[in-house]
Amino acid sequence: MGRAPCCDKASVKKGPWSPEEDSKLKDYIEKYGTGGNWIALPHKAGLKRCGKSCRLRWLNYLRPNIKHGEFSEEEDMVIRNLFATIGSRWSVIAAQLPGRTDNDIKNYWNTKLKKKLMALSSQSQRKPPPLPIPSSHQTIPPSYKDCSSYYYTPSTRSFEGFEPLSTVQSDLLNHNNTFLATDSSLNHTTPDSFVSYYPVKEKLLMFGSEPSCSSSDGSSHGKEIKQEDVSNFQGFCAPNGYGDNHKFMLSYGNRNQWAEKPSGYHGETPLDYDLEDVKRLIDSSSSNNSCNNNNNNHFFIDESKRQEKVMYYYY
DNA sequence: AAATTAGGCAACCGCCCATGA
DNA sequence: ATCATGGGCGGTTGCCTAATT
Repeated sequence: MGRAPCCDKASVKKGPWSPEEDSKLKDYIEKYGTGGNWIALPHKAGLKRCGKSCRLRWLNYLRPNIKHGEFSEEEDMVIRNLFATIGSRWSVIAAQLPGRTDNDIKNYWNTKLKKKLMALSSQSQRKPPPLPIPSSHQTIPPSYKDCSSYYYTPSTRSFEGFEPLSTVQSDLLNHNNTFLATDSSLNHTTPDSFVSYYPVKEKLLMFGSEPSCSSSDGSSHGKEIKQEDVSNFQGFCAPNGYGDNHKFMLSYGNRNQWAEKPSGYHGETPLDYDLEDVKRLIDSSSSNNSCNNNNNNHFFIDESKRQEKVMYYYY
């Protein structure tokens, strides 16, 4: 037996919201709040709608400071970078773009951004770009796969043209054993809009970018770090000259967050930390963050989903 | 001008997870 | 520890409008 439906589907109205319904919902929430119970809200507000429908309407359309319309270049960049990092975690991405909803971003990705990137991808297939190597990069680890021609397909939740890591053939690697990702938006000049990224150890998560701000619900996800977490701890950052070199992504266990890059660190190789180092980095990251409406600025990435969706950053 | 096609977006569906009883 | 419930999320659908034939 399946679970009971959240509302009586026969008696609730579906389809587009009328202005009257909008104003009823808006007025009610502005007066009384949601009361932490969306299921009961429509009845109290005099609406013949499913609670989930009310929630969606409020979050995506009625709540204050919602931004509609064209996405800026900056927003575009944030979406692309985060998508490459965490996949289709629209709510997490939306949390980095004030005023934007996950639905908005999802639609934007599916209708425009994806096509834009696919166009770039097909360009790159016609003419393989030269491979820029940052001068400061000492040793490029072997076995990085050239992923420049792959693109993500949400319907199949996979990257077109991608194959399991275990079957990556050496002849698929590019001639410098570097790793490529399409990104025309970062502030650097590399031929054909390409930038090199260098995986660290087994997992790559790094982009020059602003630190994460908060989750959309304003919740805090902080958790004490244990010594066993530290054994899995890794740090990543962009090669010199790419993106924002000041930030550094920490990854420990299934958690990731931005932190200040340790002073004096300019390479792309893994850093070894002990427990105190990790705590110090995370503390400084939290206290330096400009988004103060939250207890901390952590966002966490489900490891299984990350592996599934960000495979092309692995080697 | 009418019909058809494509694109964009709001809304729905159903699954998963967190929480509280 | 288990179960029921609601919230949250990503994927998908379907309607509306604009563009094209």
